Amino acid sequence: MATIRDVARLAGVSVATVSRVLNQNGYVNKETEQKVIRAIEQLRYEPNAVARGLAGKQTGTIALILPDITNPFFPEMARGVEDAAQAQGYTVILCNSDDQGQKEKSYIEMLRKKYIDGIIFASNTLGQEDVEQMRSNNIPLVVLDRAPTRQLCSVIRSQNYEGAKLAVRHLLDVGCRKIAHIYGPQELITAKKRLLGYEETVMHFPWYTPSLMVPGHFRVDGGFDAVKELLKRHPDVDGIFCGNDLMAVGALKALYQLGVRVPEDVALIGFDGIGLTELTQPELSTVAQPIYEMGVLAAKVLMETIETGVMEPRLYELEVTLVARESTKRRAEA
Amino acid sequence: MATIRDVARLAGVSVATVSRVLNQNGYVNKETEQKVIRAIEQLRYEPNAVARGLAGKQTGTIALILPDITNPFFPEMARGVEDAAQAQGYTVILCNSDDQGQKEKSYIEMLRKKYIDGIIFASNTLGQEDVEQMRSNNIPLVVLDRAPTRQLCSVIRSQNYEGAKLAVRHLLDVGCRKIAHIYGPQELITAKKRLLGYEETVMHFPWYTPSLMVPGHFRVDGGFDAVKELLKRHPDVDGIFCGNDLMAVGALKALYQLGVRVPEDVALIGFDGIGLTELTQPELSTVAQPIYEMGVLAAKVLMETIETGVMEPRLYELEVTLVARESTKRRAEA
DNA sequence: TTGAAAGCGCTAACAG
DNA sequence: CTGTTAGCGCTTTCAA
Repeated sequence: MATIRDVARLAGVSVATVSRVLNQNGYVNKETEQKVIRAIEQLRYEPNAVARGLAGKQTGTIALILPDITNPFFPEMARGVEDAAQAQGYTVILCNSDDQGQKEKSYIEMLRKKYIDGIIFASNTLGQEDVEQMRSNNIPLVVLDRAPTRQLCSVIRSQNYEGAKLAVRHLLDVGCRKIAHIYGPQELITAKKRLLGYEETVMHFPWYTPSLMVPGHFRVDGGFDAVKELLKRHPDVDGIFCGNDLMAVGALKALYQLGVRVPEDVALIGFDGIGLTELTQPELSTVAQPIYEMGVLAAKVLMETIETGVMEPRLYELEVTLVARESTKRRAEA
Repeated sequence: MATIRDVARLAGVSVATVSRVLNQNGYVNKETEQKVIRAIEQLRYEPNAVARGLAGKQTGTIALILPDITNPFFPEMARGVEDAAQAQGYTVILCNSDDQGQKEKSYIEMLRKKYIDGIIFASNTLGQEDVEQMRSNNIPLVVLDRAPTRQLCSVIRSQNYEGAKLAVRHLLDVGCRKIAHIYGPQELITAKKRLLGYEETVMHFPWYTPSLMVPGHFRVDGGFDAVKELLKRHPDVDGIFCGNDLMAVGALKALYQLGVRVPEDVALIGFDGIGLTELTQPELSTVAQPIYEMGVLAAKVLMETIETGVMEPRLYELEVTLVARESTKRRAEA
């Protein structure tokens, strides 16, 4: 491993000069630059990132903290983050928090010690105080899918409220006359907005009643149980809007078990647009978020913050799109 | 941010002493140790990992190179790696190689510059020369699911051959009398072994013919297409063993489209044991590898190599288990 | 334009 | 047992 010293020696200049051509800053004579470049190539010199980090520069590493990479929603996002990071020479550290505040804190602690350049937070339990702490530690932060925490950091999310309306209207369009909603944890802004979108769209219908809303915890088994409960309460439901795709998958299973046909008896639609929705039978309609792009954007925003040093909190709200598939394919007959 | 110097000053000792208590090495008087510890706590001192790395110690960072985190097989493994790493204070860098040799090389290059402590390789295109290069660079390596490359590094995989036999025998047990196989890329040792297991189990049956083996590229669409082709060739097939679960999912879709009932008309079994197999309708039988554990083991072996410094190449072959679900649930009637 | 030199924070001989 | 000191490899004033 050649060092900057070796290069300097071979090129017959000082390390400072080599550093200058490396970082493209400060004045350096064209000719000397050439000499240096040749030396670099000759020695196959590669600057040592750790030393750079110590000398006050950045480490070129960002962290992605998410609840659980095993949840089918996250791999795509992680991939977006990684691709964008990689494209700019950054490296991504993966952290699974299981949505446990304590794990998150210990990760943050660890990351700070490692001089991580910034963090993308896609986990849910980040507290106000954590944000402030990171802020005071001056470590850039971008969060996904959370409420803008008093404008302390940039937030990226998509149109959850509008998407929910889109989903419910779609169900109405295909002829549903009694639509239920399986919702996620109300601590999550996403789940809340989707519930709100549902409520506001259906509350004026005569058939509407609060017991059409059942919790499903954003999980497959939650969706499964929710449907069982729901059809007990309302055997005449003919449309279900699930707050996320995972629950929709569970709902589908439950409906199958109950002998309810989808979409003939009950039309079903989810939210998120994860790949899984194309694998079920029937394929699931959904409101797709640009998950990959959200990851890419998060990484880009973070890297910009890191490089410019200006942390201007902004809110990015991405568009969602209705993806109509078999699970809602039926004629409006009303 | 307090530094080791601050601690030394406050405790009235030298930095060397502080370093000693920090790293629990060298002799240190109990009382001095206490003073130091108190100073550390008082200043909330946290050693700077980057400086440590530069000073020759390890960086406490390992990399996981895999083809694509978006492939449902990998999140679980990644989770295993991360959990094990985290438990020992290591941090994991995620790299998606898309199985492109060039991307892998550029990652390795980058990781080396960052003084990564070791690499777990779950990608497929790692060449012999790469392994040797890493070896000469003295960077520990553990590979997953590959042939033991001339014993240059530790290898972790599971019983692919035995698992394949298990799958095929299971199909025979439930009464199948003409069993096909959809296989993965033959460059992959896993795919090859599974194909071999199939062949050796069925080759003596009168119905056996090579055209019962169709490629499916380890992908959902590959499995889908393979089934279409297969049933054209052999309409009387009544059992299909897919080389992985992803292809089984695709196969299931194709069978459904063709109006072939599973398991009544055709029994279907996959390989891997990814979560997806529980979400389809009917649920898929599979030969489950301990995916999470493979990740954990890989991380542990790697960390041990890093810490002891001895790189003794070993081969770990984990057991697989037959998971019989609906997709093969039928009486043997022969 | 270039070089000398002072760190960045920590570890590890080596000497006491 | 403890302190001094020389790096690890790079960046960045400050002079020249």
